[in-house]
Amino acid sequence: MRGPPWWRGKLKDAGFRLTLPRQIILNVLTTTPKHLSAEEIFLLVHKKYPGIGLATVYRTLDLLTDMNLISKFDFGDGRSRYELIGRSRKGYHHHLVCVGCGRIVNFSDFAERERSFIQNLEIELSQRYKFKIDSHRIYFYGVCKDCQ
Amino acid sequence: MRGPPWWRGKLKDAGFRLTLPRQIILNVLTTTPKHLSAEEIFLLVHKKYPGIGLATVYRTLDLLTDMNLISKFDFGDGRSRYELIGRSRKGYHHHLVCVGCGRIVNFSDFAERERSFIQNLEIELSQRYKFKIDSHRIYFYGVCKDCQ
DNA sequence: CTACTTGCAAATAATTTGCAACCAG
DNA sequence: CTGGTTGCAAATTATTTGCAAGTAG
Repeated sequence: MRGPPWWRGKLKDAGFRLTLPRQIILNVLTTTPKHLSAEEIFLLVHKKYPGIGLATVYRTLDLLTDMNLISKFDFGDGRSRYELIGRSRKGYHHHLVCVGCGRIVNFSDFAERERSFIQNLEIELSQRYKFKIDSHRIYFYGVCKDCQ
Repeated sequence: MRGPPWWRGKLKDAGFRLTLPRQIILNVLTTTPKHLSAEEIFLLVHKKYPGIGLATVYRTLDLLTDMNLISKFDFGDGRSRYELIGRSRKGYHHHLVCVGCGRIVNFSDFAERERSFIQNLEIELSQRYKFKIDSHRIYFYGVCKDCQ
């Protein structure tokens, strides 16, 4: 954690100010591996800096989503969840969702095999439906060990 | 549309009553191809039978989702959308979402190629993460022709 | 200085729930 | 009959917005 944080330039380059709330929120997102909801993030942020409001958390998450620094997910429990986007191919992954307890596991094990399968598909779909495709998400649903 | 509707037995077998609201709602779902939100369904239902309330629509959609007769989707616009599950393999498909206008296209063109890819994956994921996997969803995101 | 940001409170929007009346079996 | 269902209104939940005050550049 030495030197300026990686997201510093991203914000400035995009013309946004480097404010304390944004820094705290990005810090939480960077140091937490889970799929956090806005409120969970707010709670964590609130511990370090009680002055930051929930609305600011929402606004910042929106901003970061627009900037493509984080991804917004919906796993069907009525609240959105946010996750940092890795800066390399490493950040690429999909999700395995337990329909019992809602637990979510990231996986990226098969990225290699996926590539060719998805690439062909994207080309085909692009042509057939005249869509310019730029991303995809795959979700698997099942029951985790504890819930079986 | 002759004879008893296909879902009649499904409800009775599961021990639920065959009420007018449920019939109207199922009828709307059966005769509409789109990904309808609860409110859109309510509006359509309301035209035929103004007495049916929005809460009943929500309760019925929940019931049908639990019974696995319909699927509940979230395309990120803050409202859930519902779609009938086909009774044969034909109902099997994924979605192409336009990030511009929110338009959603179903596709199932590649079901054959998908099968082997997904099957291997499921086996592997099941073992590695000790999940009993029973379904998956694939979403592609892009820009449709009109929005380009 | 001066926009961009924020905090707070109030406003929205979607969905859920309590409960008395209703009706399918 | 009678318990599953419904309609309505009120309650909840997540998220958004208005606006005066704060602050990064």
